[in-house]
Amino acid sequence: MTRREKPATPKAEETRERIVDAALRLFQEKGFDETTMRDIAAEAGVATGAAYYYFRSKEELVMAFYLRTAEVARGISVPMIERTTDLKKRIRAVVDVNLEQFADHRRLLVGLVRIGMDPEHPLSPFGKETEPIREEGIGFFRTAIEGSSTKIPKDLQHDLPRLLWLYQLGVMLFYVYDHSPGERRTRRLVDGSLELIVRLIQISGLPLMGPLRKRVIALIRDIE
Amino acid sequence: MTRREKPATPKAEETRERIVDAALRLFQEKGFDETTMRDIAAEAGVATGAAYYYFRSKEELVMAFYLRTAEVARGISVPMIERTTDLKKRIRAVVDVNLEQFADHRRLLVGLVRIGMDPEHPLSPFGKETEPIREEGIGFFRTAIEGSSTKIPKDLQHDLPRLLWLYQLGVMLFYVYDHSPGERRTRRLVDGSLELIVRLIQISGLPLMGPLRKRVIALIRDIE
DNA sequence: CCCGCGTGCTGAACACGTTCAGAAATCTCT
DNA sequence: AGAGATTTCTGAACGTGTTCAGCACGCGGG
Repeated sequence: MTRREKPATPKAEETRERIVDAALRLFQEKGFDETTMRDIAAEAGVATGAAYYYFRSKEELVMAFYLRTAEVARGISVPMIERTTDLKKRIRAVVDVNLEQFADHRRLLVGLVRIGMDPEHPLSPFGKETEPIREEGIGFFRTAIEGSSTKIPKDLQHDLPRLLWLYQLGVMLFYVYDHSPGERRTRRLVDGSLELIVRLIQISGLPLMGPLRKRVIALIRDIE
Repeated sequence: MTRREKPATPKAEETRERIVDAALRLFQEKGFDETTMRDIAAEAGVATGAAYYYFRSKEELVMAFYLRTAEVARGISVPMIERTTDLKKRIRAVVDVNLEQFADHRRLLVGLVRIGMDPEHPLSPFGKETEPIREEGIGFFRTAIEGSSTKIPKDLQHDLPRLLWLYQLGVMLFYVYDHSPGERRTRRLVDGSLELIVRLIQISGLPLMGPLRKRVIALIRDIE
């Protein structure tokens, strides 16, 4: 993600931190587009070009923020999931942890979406470079469904975590668009859609649903 | 969409056309990001700033292209739909017409996606300014389901067109990401997902499905 | 003590999208 | 036809993200 991981003298690491901190502070305060690299450099007390020694672009600074939240999520997601065996609540725990990370930083999410939707961007959520973080996210959903009391068809177990991760990506996107007070609409979306998803998972195990389920799985595998 | 719709002398209209044509030619040739406004102006034989008399931004030039395709779609969509009463084929006709419009212009779709995913962009597909074109697109799906031989539950009839339009937006997004030869994966996605969608619509009318269907509809209405 | 050398950083310069004061062209009215 | 008004267009200038030649500083070896 960053330009160099090898040496990183304490001094350099400290400068790097100062730049990230300055960036996050300004993004949150003024918004992503309204904050210039010159602002960030000034706030961090370095020259304009300094940030480019550590980050390849302005957007990569947002990615640095995202990596921080992922670290926090790593600590609290699993405990949150394991509070219950109810499938819906377990999935919800994962989604909630993610949404909460973003709650205080809505103004910089534009930058994240911008990365996310550019098919050519090296930091696209589907790209090679983001694989570790993506797999970790998918892993949380795997944990959520594996420890739940709901019986899940064998053939679904493999793809379901990935599907849920994709679903979560959609929720995040909706969240960014959501300008309702307190993001009420997003909460309603999560409430309603999770209920439906869990219902569908339960139904999918019913005898008559075999062919339909197989068709869904075939489609997913087919398009990768 | 354009700055002024009122006067439009023939001369001005001709300049406008020259700019759009130059832009499309260069976008297609070199890609959206690789084409500069200076390139476009030069190719059109005008000064750098001229394009901004007619268009608010570089992205709006892509929108001009999209409006052209919409015009073509207007002419051929309905005849294409009405070739059959089979629901799946009718929906497919709409999706296919749209995909075909894009086939020759993949390199400029980046610009379109950029508009599409920026929540604050005035030309966002969900925004006020794109309402007419959006409603037209939804209308095609309405035509497709209304004239089909498949019986559709009353309560679904109202929201289904909008849902299908959203589905189509997803397909387009997938298409832009799709780098497989001949965009085979997109074709497979459409094949598989349409089969599923139609299957679900058919099932949704079954006696036992009432509550589930109502829940889906309630969710959609709830989040607008 | 100084010499090289590499990491960390500087700040001017570049290319781009966009703006804008005003020049040119065209239209309108007498 | 001429004066004034309006539309159309010009091109320099601005602010932006990003690049890059090179400076500063610390450190190991002679």
